[in-house]
Formats: sequence, C-alpha cells, structure tokens
Amino acid sequence: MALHLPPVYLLNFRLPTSEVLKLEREIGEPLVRDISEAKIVIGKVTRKSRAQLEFKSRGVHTEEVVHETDDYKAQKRRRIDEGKTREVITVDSSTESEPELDLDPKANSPGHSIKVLKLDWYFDSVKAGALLPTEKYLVYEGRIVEKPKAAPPEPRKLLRTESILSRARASTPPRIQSSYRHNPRRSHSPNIRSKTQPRLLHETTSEHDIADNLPPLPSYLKSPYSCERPTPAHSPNEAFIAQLQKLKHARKLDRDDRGISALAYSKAIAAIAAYPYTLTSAREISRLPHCGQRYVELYQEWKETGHIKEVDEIESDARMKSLKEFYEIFDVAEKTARQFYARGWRDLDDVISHGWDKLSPNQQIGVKFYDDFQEKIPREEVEKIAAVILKYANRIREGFHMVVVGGYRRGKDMSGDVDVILSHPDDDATDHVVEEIVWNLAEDKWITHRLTVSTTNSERGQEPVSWKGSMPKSAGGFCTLDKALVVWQDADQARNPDPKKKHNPRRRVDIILSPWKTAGCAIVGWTGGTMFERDLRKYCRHERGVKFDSTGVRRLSDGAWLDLEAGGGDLLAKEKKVFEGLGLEWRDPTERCTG
DNA sequence: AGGCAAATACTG
DNA sequence: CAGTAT
DNA sequence: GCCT
Repeated sequence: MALHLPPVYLLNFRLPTSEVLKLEREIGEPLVRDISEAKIVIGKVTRKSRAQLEFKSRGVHTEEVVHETDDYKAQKRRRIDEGKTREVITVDSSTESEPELDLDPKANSPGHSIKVLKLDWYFDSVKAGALLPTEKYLVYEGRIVEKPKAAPPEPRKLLRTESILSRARASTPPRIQSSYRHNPRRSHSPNIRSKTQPRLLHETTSEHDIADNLPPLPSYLKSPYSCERPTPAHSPNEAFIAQLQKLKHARKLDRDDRGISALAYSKAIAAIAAYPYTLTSAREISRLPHCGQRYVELYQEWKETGHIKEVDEIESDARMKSLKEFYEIFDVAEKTARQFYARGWRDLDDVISHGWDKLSPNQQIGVKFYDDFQEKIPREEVEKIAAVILKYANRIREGFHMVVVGGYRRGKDMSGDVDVILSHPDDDATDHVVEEIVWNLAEDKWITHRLTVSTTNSERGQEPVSWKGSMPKSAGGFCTLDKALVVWQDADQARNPDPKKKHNPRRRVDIILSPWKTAGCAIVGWTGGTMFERDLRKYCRHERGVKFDSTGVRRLSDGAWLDLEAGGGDLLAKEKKVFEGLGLEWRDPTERCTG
C-alpha cells in the first residue's frame, strides 16, 4: 500500500485487540502514539461526542472546528468567558493559546486541527490506492485548545472531625499551589504545546502541570491498601461510584473469571470512595490507585453525557434482571444464578414452581424469606436484637462483652443483617456456648431457623504448654471461634403483635463467639467493609510478614501466634491494640466503608 | 506480557 | 470437589 | 483490570 498517510492516530475504541494490532502493523510509519500529534484520527467512531471524548480521555482538549466564522467566534467567546471565571493559571499570557492566528496549523500546537474519520476512510482509501476526500467520513474536526480548568473544589467536609485529612490540612500551608503542583523533572513527556516555558516558580506551561493543578492527593491515597485510608460512608462522588457498582455487579454475574474483573472494580471503587474531593477531570481520577484508563474513560463518558452506555445496557437487559433476582436469594450466588437461568427460569416464581425440590435446604429458606431478607434493618432493631442475644449469653454465664460489628458498626442507618461478637474475659467461658445460646434463643422463638452453626476452630502454634493442660475435652482447641448464622424473628411481636407494625420480618443474624485473647482481631475482622478486610490481610502478609485473620495474628515464617492485644482492657481497647501491633494507623469504624 | 487477586469453614 | 457463606 |  503506497498510501502516503499523514500522521495517523488509531483509536482502539470498540476494536478487538487483534484488529488493532493488525491495523497498526499495516499502517506502520505514519502512526503516532500521541493523539495530539496526529492530523488524522481513525477509529470505530460515528458520534461526534464520542470523538471528543476520545480526545479528552487522552488529556487533550479540543474545540470543534466549524467552518463558519460566526459560529466559531461565538464559540470562542464562550470559551474565553469560561476562562475568566477561573482564578487559576495566569500562565498562558506568554503562550500561544489563543488561536488568533489559527492559520499556521503547525502540528503539535494549539490551533492545529485534527480530523476524526471513520475507519472506512482508511479501508476505502487502501482499496482506491489513494487518499480519498475526507468529507464523507468526517465525524469530528477539532482544534487543540488550552485546557479549560476548573478551580480546585473545596474539600468536602468529612464526617469525622478527627480524620487524617483535617489534621493534614491543619498542618499544611494554605493552598500554596506549588506545594502540590511543582513536579520538577519529567513534566515533559510527549507534550503538546510545550515550548519550554519561563520557569517562574509556580508558573506552569505544560499540559501536565496545568492539569495537575488539582487538589493535593491526600497521602493516604497513595497507598494501594484500603485499610490505610480513611473511607467514609459518603463520598462526594457517590453518583459516579453508583455507576461503577452496577458495572461491578454485572461483571460478577455474567463473567466466569473467579470474580477477578469484579474485584478490579471493587478496588477502584474503594479508592474513589476514599477521595475527599469532587472529581472534575479525568487526570484527577487516574491519580488514584487501581484507577486506570478504564476509569478515566468511564468518568469522561459519565461526566459528558450523564450516562454510561454500558450501564444503561445492563439495566435494560432482561437476562441481567433475572440473574440479579436469583443472586439475591440467600445461598444462591453467581454460579447458581446462571444455572437457574440456563434451566430456563426467569424469576422467583419459576424457581418455586419448577425447581423447589432441587433447592438446598438453605436455598429454600432463602426463597421463603426472599422479601424479608431484602428488607434492611434499622439501627434500633439491630440494637434490640443484640441486646436479646447478650441477655441470653449472660444467662449462661455472667460477664459477657459484646460488640455489634458489620455495617451497623460502620455507621450505616440500615443494615442487611446483624453481626454480633461475644466474648468473655474468662478463657473457657466462650467454649461451646454458641450452641447453648442458639438453643435457648430457639426455644424462646427468637430464632426460627439455623443456617449454619459451626464450632471448633482449633489453633496451632500457640502456647502449647498452657493450653494442653487447661483445655479439658474438645479434641482440638484452645481457641475456638464459633459462630452461628440464624434466622431471627422478634419473639415479643410474634406473641402479641403490635398492630402498628405491618409484619414481623425475619432477619439474618450472625452470632460470633471469640476467645478473649484475640477478640480484638475478631472485631477488626468483622467490622470493615469487604475491601478493607481483604486489603488488611494483604497488607499484613506483604508489609508486615504476618497473617491476619479474625482468630489472631501469626508470624508468616513460623506460624507463631503473636499476642497483639495483651493488656488491652476492654474489647475496643483490644481492637486499637491490634491496629498498633500491625503498625496501622487507627481507623474509626466509620472510616472503613470501603464497600 | 504475564502475574495476580484474602482466607476459611460448611454443605451436598 | 464445587459452591456459598462469613 | 491493574500492577510490575
């Protein structure tokens, strides 16, 4: 192909990688890596907005070239006015940016216009053996402009006054831009319009520097571990996060990759949720750990259009709807949900009518109480349930301590279930009491079903001397961390119904018994959001050489049990000691909302 | 390009 | 062992 | 899907 192509940039959007590679090989020389260096951009794009988005997501800002003077002026004026409202960047007085002289389209400078063409232009040209006129293929023509930059948003007020952020801010010089802006060296990667600028202190010129004029990235957001960051329940970016949640959910349901891609979303979401400012630009999001190109694109699309196409598609997808309905049955997860769908079932009624006896006992419970379990539990009710459990525990033996963990402890108004941890300063008091507690609660009709009751978690490698002797029966263990997952119903109300209350929903309740010595670990292990817990384990393993779980902390090398909680008075003090012992800054439970 | 992703216990 | 749960 |  003897085509003499101008500098071309190939968009990979909606192109399979194989195709991209093929095209790249085929085009060869004229290909450029930086979109701003291109004269022509080709790709599977048909909409102007999409084309613009492709530029933005690469940090290049363009304005449409309209071949009509008046229009152009109007547009330009608007843009300048926008610029006026920013207090930022005075810089460009010295620069090019205003394309008064928009002739002279020197590549790589503002004013240089770039045409986005449908892929067919390329194919047809190859066929014709010559470059064809572009009109028929033109999707968008843009001219590079200085980035319109929003003023750094005010940090959102955090719920916790003692959060790291406020402390950091208190001890940080007031908004000196250079404190976060200057980025000596390496600010000149392939860069549009960077004619080396006067290096007046906080002057910047390069795209990067300008773009980097963003709120400072809180240092905790440099950590890849969500357990090292305060993550409040509410984020200034909740609306965007909600979109990501939907994508994550969809990945989980319809992709068989061991949840890996869903996990990627979880990580990104956890990072964004810890970001205390309202996002305003693509580059801003890409500073966050686990937020790569994918999230830049999603953010761009969402910001521009207020929608994410893929999310919309998911929401109107009937199969997804069915899978979701199945997935929400207790004891049905993604595999089973897909299996149900594959059998031709489409909703809960199908499950009941066609498959009731194929369900496991727990799944039957899940179906029976489907609606109840969907209902969220108000804090008040969580507290009542917990109080009943504690009463029954103390009836067996005085002196139990209890902490309600889970979402409740993270401050959620409504919980999906109730998780309580019980412990007792007397070592042997926690042994095998779950069964007894559950039995008694069941007898008094608080518990209607037991989903699982597990006992005996034996520990190894700890104080062999003492526990061997002191542990009477129970082959196995010194340290038992027993738990029961049960279906709960308010017995008071069952006995004499309050007419004001419509019904008496069943609740899922998790009762966990922890030995006193490691109760701090149990509390840590059952309080955090999912990502918090995963990252905590990962952090322990990789940064501290220990293995954390809710039964304790062990040295990786020899498995020796480490007592991090010695001398901690009550349960909460013990929890704090665990953080200390792991070299982690304390996080209030309400800052563990990593989802 | 390839490695990696938290850790365990229970049920059928 | 596969699947689900915490 | 991100990280090295």
